[in-house]
Amino acid sequence: MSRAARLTTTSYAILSLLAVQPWSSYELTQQMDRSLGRIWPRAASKLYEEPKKLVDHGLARGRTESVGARERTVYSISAKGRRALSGWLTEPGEGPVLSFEQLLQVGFAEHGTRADALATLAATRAWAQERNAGNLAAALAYQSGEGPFQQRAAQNVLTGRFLTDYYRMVAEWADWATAVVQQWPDDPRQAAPDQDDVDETVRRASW
Amino acid sequence: MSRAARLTTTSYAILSLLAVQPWSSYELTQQMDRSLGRIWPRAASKLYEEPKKLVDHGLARGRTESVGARERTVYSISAKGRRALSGWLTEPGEGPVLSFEQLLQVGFAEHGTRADALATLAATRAWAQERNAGNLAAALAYQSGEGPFQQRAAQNVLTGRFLTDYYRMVAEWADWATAVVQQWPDDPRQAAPDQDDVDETVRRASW
DNA sequence: TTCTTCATGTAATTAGTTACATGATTGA
DNA sequence: TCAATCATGTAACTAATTACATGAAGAA
Repeated sequence: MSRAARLTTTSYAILSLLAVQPWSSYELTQQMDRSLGRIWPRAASKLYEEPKKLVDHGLARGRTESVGARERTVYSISAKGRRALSGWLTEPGEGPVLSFEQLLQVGFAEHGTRADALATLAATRAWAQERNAGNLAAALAYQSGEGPFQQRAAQNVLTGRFLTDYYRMVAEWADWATAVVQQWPDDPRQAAPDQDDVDETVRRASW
Repeated sequence: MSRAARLTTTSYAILSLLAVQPWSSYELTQQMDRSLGRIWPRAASKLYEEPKKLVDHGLARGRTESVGARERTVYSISAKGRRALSGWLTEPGEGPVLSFEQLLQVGFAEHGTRADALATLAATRAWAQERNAGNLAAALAYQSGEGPFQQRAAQNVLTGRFLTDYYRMVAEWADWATAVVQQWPDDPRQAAPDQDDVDETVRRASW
C-alpha cells in the first residue's frame, strides 16, 4: 500500500476529463492537444502517470483491455472521485499564470537588433493566428450544434470565449507592437517611447 | 570544473536583468515581484541558484561583499554574457503559455454548484483588478517621466501595454462570464448556452 | 531587549519533461 | 512486405518548488 502522493491541479484536470467519460491515456493526450492543453498544458507522459495516482486515491478505476497481444488501460471516475471533484470546485483556484518567452525577448530588445524584435513579434502574431484558427473551428462546430459533448456546451462557451478574446488580444498587441518597433531607429538602444502610446496605455488601464 | 548545466529561458531572463545593472539575489527577487514575475514567474530560490550557473558559464561574475559578519554576492554580466544575450534574442522564443486553474474550474463547473462558479469568477475578477492596479501605477510613473530605468522606457512600453490589455481582457471576460452564469439554473448541469453568446464568440474569432 | 521583518542562502523534495522501447495498424 | 505512423507505456533526468536555517536591521 504505497502512500499515494498528494493531488495537484493536474490531478483534478484529468479527473475532470474522466468525469465526462472514460478514456485511455492515449485518448487523454488527444484531449490535451485539442482542448485541455490550451489552459493546462502537460506532457503526454503525465497522462500515463497521473491516472495511476487517481486510482491509488480511489478516485478512479483502471480497466485493462487487450489490443492484440498488447494491453491498454481505460480509466473511469469513481463515486469518490466525483465527490473529490466537487470539493475541488469549492476551493479557491489560482489565477492565470503566464509564461511568455517572446515577450521577455521583446522587453529586452535593446540587446539585439530591431530585426530580431520584428521577427519575434511576427512569430507571436503567427502563434495567435494559428491558435485562433483551431478555436474558431471549434466555435463554428458549436454554433451549428455539432460540437462534441453537447451536454457540456454551456461550459465550453465560457472557456471558448476566454480563448477567443485571449488570442485576439495577443494578435492585436503583436500588430501594434510591430508598428511601434518599425518606427524604432536601427539601434534599439536609441529607441524612445511615443508619448501617445504611453497615454493610451494609461487610458486602457484606467477602469 | 563541473560541467555547467545548459541554459534555459530562466537563465536568459536573469541574464537580461543583469544586463541592466548588477544585482544581488535578493534584489532580483524584488524585480521578480515587481516586473519579471508577470511574464516569467519563478520562486526566490531560483534567483539564488541560477546566477551561479551563469557564473559557471562565464556569462556573469559574482562579487562577494560583507554585510556585518555576513556575506552577500552581487552579480554582474560579462562581455561573454552580453554576447550570449544577443544570441538568445535572435532565436525563436516560445509563444505565451497559460496555466489557468480557475478557468479549468469554470470549464468543469457542472460538477459543482452555480455559487462555486460565481465565487471562482469573482476571484478572477479580483485578481485582474489587483494586477491592473500595480500596472497602472507603473504606467503613470512612466507617463510623467518618473519610471525607473528611463533608458529602457521604449521596451517597457511594449510589455506594459501587453499586460494592460491582458488584465483588461481577463476582467472583461470575468464580468461577462459572471453575467452568463447568473442566468444559469440552480443545477449547472441543466445550463444551456445562449445562441447569441456563441454567435458573438464566432464573430470575435473571425479575423 | 525582544520581536518582527529584511536579507542571504542551502537542502530536500517533487512535478514535470525528454528520451526510450516496442507492439499495432495503415497504406504505398 | 516494408515503412511510417499510431498507440501504450516506462525510465532517466531536470527544472523548479517548498522547507529550512540563520544573521542583520528596525521598531516597540
